[in-house]
Amino acid sequence: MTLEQPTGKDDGQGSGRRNENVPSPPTVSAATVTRMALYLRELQQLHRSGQVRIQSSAIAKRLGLNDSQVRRDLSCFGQFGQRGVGYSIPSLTKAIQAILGTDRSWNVVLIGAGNLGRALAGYRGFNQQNFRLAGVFDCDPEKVGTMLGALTIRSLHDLESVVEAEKVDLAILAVPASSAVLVAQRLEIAGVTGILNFAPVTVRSPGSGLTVVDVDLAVELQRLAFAVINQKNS
Amino acid sequence: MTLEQPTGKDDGQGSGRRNENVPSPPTVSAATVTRMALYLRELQQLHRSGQVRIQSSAIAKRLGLNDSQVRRDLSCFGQFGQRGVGYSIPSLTKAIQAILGTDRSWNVVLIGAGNLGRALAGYRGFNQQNFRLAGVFDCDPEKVGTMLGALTIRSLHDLESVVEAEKVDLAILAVPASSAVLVAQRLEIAGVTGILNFAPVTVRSPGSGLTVVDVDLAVELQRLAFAVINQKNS
DNA sequence: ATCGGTCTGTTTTCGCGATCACAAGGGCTT
DNA sequence: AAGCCCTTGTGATCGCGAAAACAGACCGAT
Repeated sequence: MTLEQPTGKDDGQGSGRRNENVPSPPTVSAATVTRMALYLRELQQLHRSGQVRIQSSAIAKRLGLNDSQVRRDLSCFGQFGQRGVGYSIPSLTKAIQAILGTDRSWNVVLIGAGNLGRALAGYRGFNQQNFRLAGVFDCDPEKVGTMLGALTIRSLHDLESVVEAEKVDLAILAVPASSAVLVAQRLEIAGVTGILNFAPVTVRSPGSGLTVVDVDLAVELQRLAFAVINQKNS
Repeated sequence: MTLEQPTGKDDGQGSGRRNENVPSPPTVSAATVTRMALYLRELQQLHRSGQVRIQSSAIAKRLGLNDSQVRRDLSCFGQFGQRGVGYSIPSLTKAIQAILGTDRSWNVVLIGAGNLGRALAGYRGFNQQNFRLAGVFDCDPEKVGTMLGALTIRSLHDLESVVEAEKVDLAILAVPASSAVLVAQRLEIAGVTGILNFAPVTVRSPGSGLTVVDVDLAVELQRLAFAVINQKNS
């Protein structure tokens, strides 16, 4: 695989200087990326509890994984640990943030100020991970102009101008299924490069460069129901 | 996609039909189950548009999948199509509902009436898929007693009694991370068999029979950010 | 300084999921 | 009724992700 960091033993300075640019991704599976985000979550929690060092086996145990898999996932992006010791929680945290791209701030717009949209606007986890809400939109004239948190709900007409003015990268799509596809197309044209889609429809178009991550809450509950049924008789 | 846990490997015996009409799954991957739920979603949408028949290739195209994979997934559970013709939308819909267990009603409690909890309580998709909200709980005394939709928010003290009285199967966990693990333990003891967990912590305990599906919104955004970054330079 | 213990990073192996390819079955046309 | 086309269901194959095994590095104790 790639990742030929000739690493003539990087003029050793223990502190996290070693990766200013995230190394080239050799080819990373989606499952690995998801787990990276989970590692980050656990590391941040460990940091809050005052811990400063951790081993792959401990991370694995917390998440119900194999310790070898943790090391393998991390090794996709570089070398972050010390043999015989483990990982420094602060520096590994920074490293994973750089890998996921959350070491810098992302500008996000929220489309749809219904039940789900309002909840998402108030979700602290987004801000904590460097996602900044730059605008909220709805097509309902009665909602437009009212406040949602610190932001004023704007008309969908303003979508394109705000995306450009605020240099918006990502969008959270929390509109009904009937309008999701159309809004997604507008978002792509407006220059948004990624959509977190909560609408229960397929929004990803074939030849587009748009990146979409889908979250369908009904699907998740159905997965749960199936798992419950098929675990009882084991 | 979510992380697939090391599924308890339910020993595919293959022949024994232990569970009524739904054929015994030889061994079904988590990915297949997720796709089954997506097939159901598409079929229901097609049904509303008046269509009555569909081919595996058309389903695949809608979801951006390979048609062979659609047929393979379905074949895990039986034979539902007609060669040369395709699948009857109504009957395949019913079949998948039976497979996922949503042909009957599930009783669900919601724990946590914060931003996210209130949004989930109002989410129509749950009711449409036969999930019935049997109770809403919160530990905040100021919220207890107030209404949320058609339900009164109850104290967490009543959790166990309601779970028993209402024959609750599943729980949706939308509480802060700090209390999620404790609540999950209470839910399991109370007799809940599955949890849809929105708290950004691991609530799955090692030796328990509890089934957990995790949805971490911050993780999803991080996955999106990574995908956006690594698609630009391709 | 050396030795033993520990934990990482990587190679190797294994198993499964996704794709391919084809046989089997049904409908339509003539 | 026969032949053709179409689509499913499934055996075969390929590729990749996960687990296991191992080699390399660091620490602490003696």
